[in-house]
Amino acid sequence: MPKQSSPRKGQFGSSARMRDVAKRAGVSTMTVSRALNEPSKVSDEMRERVLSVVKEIGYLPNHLASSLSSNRSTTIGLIVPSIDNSIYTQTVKGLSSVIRQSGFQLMIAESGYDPNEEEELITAFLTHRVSGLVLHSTEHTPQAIAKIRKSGVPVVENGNIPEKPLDMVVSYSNFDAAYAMTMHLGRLGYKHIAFASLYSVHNDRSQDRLKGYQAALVQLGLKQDPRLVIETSRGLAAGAEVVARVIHSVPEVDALFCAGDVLAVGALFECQKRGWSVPDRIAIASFDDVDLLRHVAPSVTTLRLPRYDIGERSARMLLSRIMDGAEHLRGSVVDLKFEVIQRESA
Amino acid sequence: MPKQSSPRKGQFGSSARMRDVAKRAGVSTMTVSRALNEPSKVSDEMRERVLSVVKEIGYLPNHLASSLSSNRSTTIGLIVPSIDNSIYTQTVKGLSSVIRQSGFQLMIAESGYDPNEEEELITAFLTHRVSGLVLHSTEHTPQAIAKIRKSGVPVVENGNIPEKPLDMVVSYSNFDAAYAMTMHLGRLGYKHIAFASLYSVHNDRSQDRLKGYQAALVQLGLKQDPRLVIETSRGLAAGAEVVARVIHSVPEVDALFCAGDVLAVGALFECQKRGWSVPDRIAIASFDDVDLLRHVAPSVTTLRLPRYDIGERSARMLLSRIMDGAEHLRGSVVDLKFEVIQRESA
DNA sequence: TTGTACGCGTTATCAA
DNA sequence: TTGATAACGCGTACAA
Repeated sequence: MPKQSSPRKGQFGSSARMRDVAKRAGVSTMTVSRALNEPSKVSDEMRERVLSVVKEIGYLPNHLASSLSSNRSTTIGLIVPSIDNSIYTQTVKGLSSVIRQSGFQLMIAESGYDPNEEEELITAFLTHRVSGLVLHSTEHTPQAIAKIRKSGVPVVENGNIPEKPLDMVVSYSNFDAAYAMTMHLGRLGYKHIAFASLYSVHNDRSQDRLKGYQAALVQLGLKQDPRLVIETSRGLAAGAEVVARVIHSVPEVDALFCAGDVLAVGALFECQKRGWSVPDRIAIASFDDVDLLRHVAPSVTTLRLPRYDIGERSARMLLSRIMDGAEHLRGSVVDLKFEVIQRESA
Repeated sequence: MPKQSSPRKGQFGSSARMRDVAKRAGVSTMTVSRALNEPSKVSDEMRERVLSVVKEIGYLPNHLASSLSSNRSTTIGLIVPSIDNSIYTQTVKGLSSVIRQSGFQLMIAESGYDPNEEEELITAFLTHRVSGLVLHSTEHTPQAIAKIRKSGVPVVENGNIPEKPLDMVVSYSNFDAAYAMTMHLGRLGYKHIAFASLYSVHNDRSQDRLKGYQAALVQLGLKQDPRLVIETSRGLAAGAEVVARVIHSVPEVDALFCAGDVLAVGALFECQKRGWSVPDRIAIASFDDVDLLRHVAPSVTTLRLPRYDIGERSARMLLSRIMDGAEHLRGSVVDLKFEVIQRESA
């Protein structure tokens, strides 16, 4: 007497299996598998018969099983510092678009700017056997690095150009961008250029922006005044506060470079509230080209960063590695260009 | 002679398996499995021995295998109309936060406001055997609905309160919100209230906002003028254009309710450019309480919607269904409150 | 408390 | 071009 397989618990409804399709079509599961995944390797008649049964019973392949068996997955893990940050969304959109077109799925999580949380997320993604990782941060715990290395999954870092890349990098250089904007201000004749950016703890992007600013000051022959450097949090209110603080400590300040989020807009609003002319009393420059900057009056000088392209390119490189085994891409660093957009505020 | 198992291809490095841990610890794989998943069911000594080996060889469990075997997955699928829309990010953050704490992972994709694309994404998520779905849209193809029903996975819709919920709903009511704001404007004495919103094709949120606006006009005894209703795209420029259009066709307009994105800010900027006083010449109201609205001058009257709460609550309900089998939640509709925030613009 | 046997749904391999 | 068989790595069920 054949063993009766007792039904097993579980949260899924008992969906149709490949075996059910095979039985109904009078073929083996391998033929079903081929009809679905390598249609050309199956005769027209077979393919038709199989596909009609698939449709008829509403069969949905089980990706978990297929990934386990083939040792290939179609998921990619993405870790951003914070999901509610409009800065990243363009990059996510670029990634998402390319990845979807190739039939992959994106698993997204946020690290909250915490390398330890990032490590946990990387671990979680690896247990899910993602076939690639995209990391916005370029600062990682040694354990995270070790786990990634051991796993062998390809990685793209794309928030900055790190000194020691983990693997592939697609980004612009925060150092170069901040340097370029500071030089722009210097060339316009501003002598007391303040620099505001987001807290730089575990944020190498902020750190590099500060270094770029400082390098430009040296190049411009301007003296470095620590009172002109301010770290703050995100948001319009923070931008307003920056103005108040810097004016108070250094009244002769004549330019303010807000290297993060919408600080520049907050700063501009505060200046307007105080009745200060921008850029006559004080010039203002920003970092990312968010739509808003173009529409305020005066419009704000800023940097155009290739956010969407970074996402697209990251995805393409990752997929090349995953699907075509493009090993020559291992370790490549793509430094995408940015642009200074001069407007009315500086 | 025992069969030599030939190595199989695949993209993953040959990571350690549970069997390797078991061998090295001198126990069975079941003990390893229990030590990791149900530590209390294993003696202290065993647990210690197993965990030390796990650490030693850097073993990472294979979630694909465990999900397949247990018929339970730890992924949840989320479909938003567009990733680069700041409106959703708060909801995503709420979802993400709860989901992560429970050890689940979020798969995110964007439908581009297209029900057919949504259907494809739902199908893809089901093949990945997600254990729950979160859908922002409440408009779905019949096939999508059928597939979801058949799969048996719990679903939360959270962009609107639909007439015929698929399963659970956590949202505010777009109808009620638009109604409330229009009533607010009416009570302030405005007689010619224009209504601008985003294109309503495949966007039931926009459609319901319009209906809410119209219902309020009826209640207020104001006549409906089709020239006062404008559909447009997202962005500040669109908001500016709305002002130009409505003023041209209905010069006596005295209030403008911008029910979407940052239209209200674009409209405000345009009014300022034209030297029109807000709210004296024309009042302006917005829909979502984005930070910006509080910081412009005049500050903009708007609705505070429970975006983050929606995400949190959705996640909690979904997880209750998945982990605790809380079947009593099936079909529940949670209508979260919103608030009219009166500021200077209306 | 621990272990044995088997199955989860699919694909790789090799034979027909 | 198709099929039979044995994995893939783990958890369930049950026995010890």
